[in-house]
Amino acid sequence: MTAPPRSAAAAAAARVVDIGELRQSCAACALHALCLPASIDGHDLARLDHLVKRRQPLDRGATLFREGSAHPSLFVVRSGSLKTSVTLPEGDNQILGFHLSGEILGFDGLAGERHQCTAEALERASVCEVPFEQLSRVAAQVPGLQHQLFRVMSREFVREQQHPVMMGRKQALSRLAIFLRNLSERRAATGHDPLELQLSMSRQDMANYLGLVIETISRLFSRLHAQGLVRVERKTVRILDPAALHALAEGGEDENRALA
Amino acid sequence: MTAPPRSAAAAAAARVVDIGELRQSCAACALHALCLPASIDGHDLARLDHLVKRRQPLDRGATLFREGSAHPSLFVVRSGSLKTSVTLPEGDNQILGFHLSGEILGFDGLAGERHQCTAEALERASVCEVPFEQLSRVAAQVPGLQHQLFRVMSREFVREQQHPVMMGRKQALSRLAIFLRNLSERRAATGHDPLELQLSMSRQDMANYLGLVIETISRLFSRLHAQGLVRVERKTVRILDPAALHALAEGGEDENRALA
DNA sequence: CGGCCCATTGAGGTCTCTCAAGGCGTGTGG
DNA sequence: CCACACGCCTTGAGAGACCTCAATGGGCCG
Repeated sequence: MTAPPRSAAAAAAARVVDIGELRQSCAACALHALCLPASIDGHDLARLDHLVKRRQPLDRGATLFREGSAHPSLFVVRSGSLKTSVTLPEGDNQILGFHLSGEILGFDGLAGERHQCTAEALERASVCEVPFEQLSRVAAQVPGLQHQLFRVMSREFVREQQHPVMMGRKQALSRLAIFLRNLSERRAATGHDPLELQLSMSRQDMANYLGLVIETISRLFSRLHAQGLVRVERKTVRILDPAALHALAEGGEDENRALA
Repeated sequence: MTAPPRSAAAAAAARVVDIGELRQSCAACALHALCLPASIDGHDLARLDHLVKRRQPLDRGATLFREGSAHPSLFVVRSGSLKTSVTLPEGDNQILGFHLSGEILGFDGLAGERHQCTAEALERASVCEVPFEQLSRVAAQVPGLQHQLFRVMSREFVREQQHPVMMGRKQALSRLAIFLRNLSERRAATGHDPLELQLSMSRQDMANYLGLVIETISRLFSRLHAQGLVRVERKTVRILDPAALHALAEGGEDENRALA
């Protein structure tokens, strides 16, 4: 599919397509299995479907919600990717995670009336929104949904725990290897080629997430490229030697000098 | 209170005291406000109280649950403190957090049938246990409890996010300052003197948690002591200059050389 | 085509890690 | 009650890894 010319007719057609997408119900959604409990029946599904809002696609750099945003919601990423971050008192910010297609974000807002971090699109992205207040009410009446919510929250909880595990590694090369391996696994989980990574975030974002500086990221990529472990082409990274990358990811405590 | 002599009678007396503690109901528990929704009524409270198990106190080094433990539960720390950690493929482990009196742990097990990390007592500690499977069933029938569970989970979610924020700081001194400030705030939240910290974990645990080595921790404490910011006495740390500590915690990105 | 931003690469400095030795507190056994 | 051993913590010297500063290269968009 090639990019259409910028005409009013084409724009209108694109909008129609978007609306078509937006009208897609939960029952027909490709992410069905990720969102919904397997045991939910047609009647309950309709109730859930009713409170899901499909938002207009977000452009690159657009914010989905900010620290302090009221009426928090859960969001399911239907396409594209986002990053979440918190702003530190000094002004700079720490990136907490990247959220790919099929993943859920927004759990930070459930503790109170407001979101605790900021979510921004890394590329054009579309999401489903489920206002938490309404979701909570429905979950109270649909035990299967409540249970699924606990499961999904806990899964995110465990996923978040991998961040400090990575940051705790003393060697920068191990952190990057873990990061790439993690993305590879998430590609596989959504049915894509796990060896072909699309890094939608900037080098700066990666550096921030890994607790390094941008130059170090760049040098490490060059090193991995020179050793034939990956093929780096701007935002596209092809993993050529998964086993070696895996070894780098593990050997981060003290014996990685032998591997380098 | 001095340590009693090791006699059979004293041991029996201690056990009686323990049982007395164990029989305390949720309604009378000092942690009431942390566990329970404010709106819960007497009848529902009784149902919840019924499924809470009070465990025998854990000795220092005892494990509350391990990675892979079946039938996951939530635990409320009633006294003492614990640490949670995951074991890495190479054999060493990463500490994910410390859990003080009044705090809740065990959310890692809700995603599946088993816990995903290991919890170990840092000192003699007592906890309340709530098997998640039963809690989930009751929560489905008590909307106030369900809502409170979401809130507590989300609060832990946000609390966990502070770990990578701290690890992301390039300077070791900032990480330690943030760690101490965090402990201070948690002391204040539970009604204790926020300037008097009892570090129940070893220097090795602190180093692991902060992504540093033990010698660095020791040197940083000496530096803070020499500058008059804290008074370090083995496991006891008294904060003498909270403002300066706060400044160190913030100025970690690049301008902290000016402060040191 | 030109400007701009992002990414890459190089040289030098410094913070933290590594390796090593010594001090202190605790618990155990005589 | 004291002596000893053990573990934990502290302190020092040296090396290595990453950060800082600086300049160049390459896409992307106007």
